[in-house]
Amino acid sequence: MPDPDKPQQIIDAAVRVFARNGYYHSRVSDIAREAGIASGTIYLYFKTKDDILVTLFREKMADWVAHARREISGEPDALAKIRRLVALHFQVLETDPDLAEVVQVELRQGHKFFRGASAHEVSSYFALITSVLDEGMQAGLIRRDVPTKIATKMLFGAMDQLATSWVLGKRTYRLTDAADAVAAIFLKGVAVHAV
Amino acid sequence: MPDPDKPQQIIDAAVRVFARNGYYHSRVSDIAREAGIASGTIYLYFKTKDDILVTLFREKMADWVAHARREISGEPDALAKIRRLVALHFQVLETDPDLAEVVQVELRQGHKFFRGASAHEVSSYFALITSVLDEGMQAGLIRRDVPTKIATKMLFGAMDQLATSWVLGKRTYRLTDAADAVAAIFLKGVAVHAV
Amino acid sequence: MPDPDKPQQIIDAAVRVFARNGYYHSRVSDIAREAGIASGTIYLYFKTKDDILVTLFREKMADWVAHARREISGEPDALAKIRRLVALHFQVLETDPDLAEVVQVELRQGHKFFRGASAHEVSSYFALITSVLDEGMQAGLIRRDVPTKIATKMLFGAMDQLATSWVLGKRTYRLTDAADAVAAIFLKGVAVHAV
Amino acid sequence: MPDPDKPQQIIDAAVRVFARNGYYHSRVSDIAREAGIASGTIYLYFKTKDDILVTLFREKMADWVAHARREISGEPDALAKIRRLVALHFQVLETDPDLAEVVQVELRQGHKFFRGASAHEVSSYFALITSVLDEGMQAGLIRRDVPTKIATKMLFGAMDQLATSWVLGKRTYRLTDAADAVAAIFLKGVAVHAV
DNA sequence: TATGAATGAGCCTTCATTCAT
DNA sequence: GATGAATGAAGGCTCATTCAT
Repeated sequence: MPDPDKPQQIIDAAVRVFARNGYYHSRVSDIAREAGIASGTIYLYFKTKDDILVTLFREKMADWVAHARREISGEPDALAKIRRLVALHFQVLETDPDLAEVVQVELRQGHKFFRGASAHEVSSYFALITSVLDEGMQAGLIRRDVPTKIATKMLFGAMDQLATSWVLGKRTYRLTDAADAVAAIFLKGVAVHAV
Repeated sequence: MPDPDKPQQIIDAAVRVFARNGYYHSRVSDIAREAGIASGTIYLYFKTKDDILVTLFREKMADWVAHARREISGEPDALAKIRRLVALHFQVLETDPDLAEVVQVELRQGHKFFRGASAHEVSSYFALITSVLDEGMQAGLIRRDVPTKIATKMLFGAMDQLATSWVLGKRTYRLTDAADAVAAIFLKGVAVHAV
Repeated sequence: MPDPDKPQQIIDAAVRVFARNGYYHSRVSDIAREAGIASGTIYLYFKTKDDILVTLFREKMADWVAHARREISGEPDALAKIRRLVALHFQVLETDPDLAEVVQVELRQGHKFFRGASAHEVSSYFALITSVLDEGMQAGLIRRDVPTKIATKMLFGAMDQLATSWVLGKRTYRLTDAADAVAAIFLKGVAVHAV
Repeated sequence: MPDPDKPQQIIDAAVRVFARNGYYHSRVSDIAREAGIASGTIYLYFKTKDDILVTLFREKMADWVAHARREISGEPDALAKIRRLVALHFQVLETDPDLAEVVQVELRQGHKFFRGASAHEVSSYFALITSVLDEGMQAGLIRRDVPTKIATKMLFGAMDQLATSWVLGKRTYRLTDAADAVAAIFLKGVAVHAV
């Protein structure tokens, strides 16, 4: 009977190892040692080394989108939802430094991230943002001339770049301190009234 | 006497090869063949395979920043400069598909891109954008409460994400068509008056 | 208490699996699955994977020699016994295609077949043939100048090659059809009178 | 410019190593060391480890068939040719103990020997034997009722088994001493007149 | 300067075997 | 006895880099 906790243990170990050495410079045996198991055991739960990375990303991304969706649903309107989303996006990365390193730096080999197996999870985050913007437009809070698909990518790109700069800059400041400014500028860019 | 054209030929060949196979799946001998030289010759001009990537990026980035700086200098004010910058950013990528693929996808192995040897070139692009925003603020066109460093990263991230999505989406539309919308939303976000 | 049928079930499963995939490309777990048991169970009855092959061969070979000895004992003289032996040798292989594949193809990794643990069983087949030839020589049916040890190997080699060619040739004809010709040529080669 | 002697050096080294350890227990690095080169160099001349074995066999077999064809062509008639062929078959193996070990023992993993890539070379040896028998039949030396294809396999099988027994028996006697007896028995089996 | 044959370190993956349950 | 999850040794192959020519 396969151990239901093993995959999670392996993924958690992989996050730490990838954060430390980078994906390409991490050996499968490193992950195994970090997880406290034999390297062969990894292949009982993952098909290849790549599969670990892909699964890791999918899981984290799916968790994040579900979490974000849940959290913003309580907000009164689209503008508040965007503000909350930005704050959460930064918070989650700030809370888990290893994950931040992996997500912002190691995972950016295009074919494994936005492209390929993980495309679906990224899309669902984009869809979440777009749906909030559309909702805001319906409610008369977002300007009708805003192309929401483009605005979605702008917001994601803006948050993503702030996060990446923060990770690469050795986290010498608090990322969440930038949340209000980011949300404010973006919302002023797309909202009907001054915000 | 070193051939002054060889490094450029090698870089040009590398762009084509990396765009085709990705960095990690490109062999040094592939680049040599594409450049019409022997693989050993590459090591007369580049220290390692990584050095090709780093040099490639530095050169392209330096060229781009110089080009951008020159082009926007003719614009009447900061807002016009931003509009022009966005248009140029998209144009240059749309004009050279191989370069776009390499810059947006292959170069994103953090330690080689924003981090490490290329950090300086990225910084100078950021500095250019920030200087325009500061100029706009001095001229009373940009709101005084805008943190220009953060706004700079937001604009870069927004453009970058649009570009990445376009590359990964197989370039099924014209990237430059998004330029006006991106500039408009960003400027509305940071400018004093409606734009 | 060991199950007395298990070893036989495992060997039967192994014959099918080896015939399908070859010895080196068959996993112990494949044999276990074919036998409907867990792979660990195999090690209750066999020391190693090699042991399965060796035991398989010993058992089949011992069965075959006993069967052959019994069958030819009813024949009136040495020449008739040889004829019957050749017919039986081909029949038994034609009757069990999986066994034929394993014996003629998979088992030919010298050190596991004629050499090593199985040498005794092969020897006893050789001894059976030699004893028939010697008997024929005593009875004045086989020429006195025939070196029976050499003739034994010749006959075995001849039958074995016919069988191997038949297996490798996808069994596109009936192996037993060759029995008369093989026996006739061999006997003409060693007998006193024309046969 | 590839070294034209390297493949031969590698094959010669492989024969020695395979004879010593067997194919499956020989590492590519063993062959490299025996050949006095780096293991990577082997892959400049051979695609895989298997490719070494297949090429080895093809080359040796093609050489042997050409050699045999040339040697027997000087003999006066088919019967003399068969006698010479048997003598040569045993001589060549007796002369090169390492090759004998490899050919008679290591190469007998059906799919690599008679089957697969080497089938053509084996066939051409069979064809040579058959052509001699047919020639003898035309000349009235071989009985017309002899099925030459079957007789060919019998002769090959007989020689092959003698050779294998000799190799496995640690070569405690002279293989060539058996040549006359083998030829005599076979020829008596297929020839028209007593031989 | 240019070549490209040679090098050899490096690592993912398989699978026979073990052993706690 | 039976299980099957866990183990970990083993090795074929790649390819960046070197260097004799």
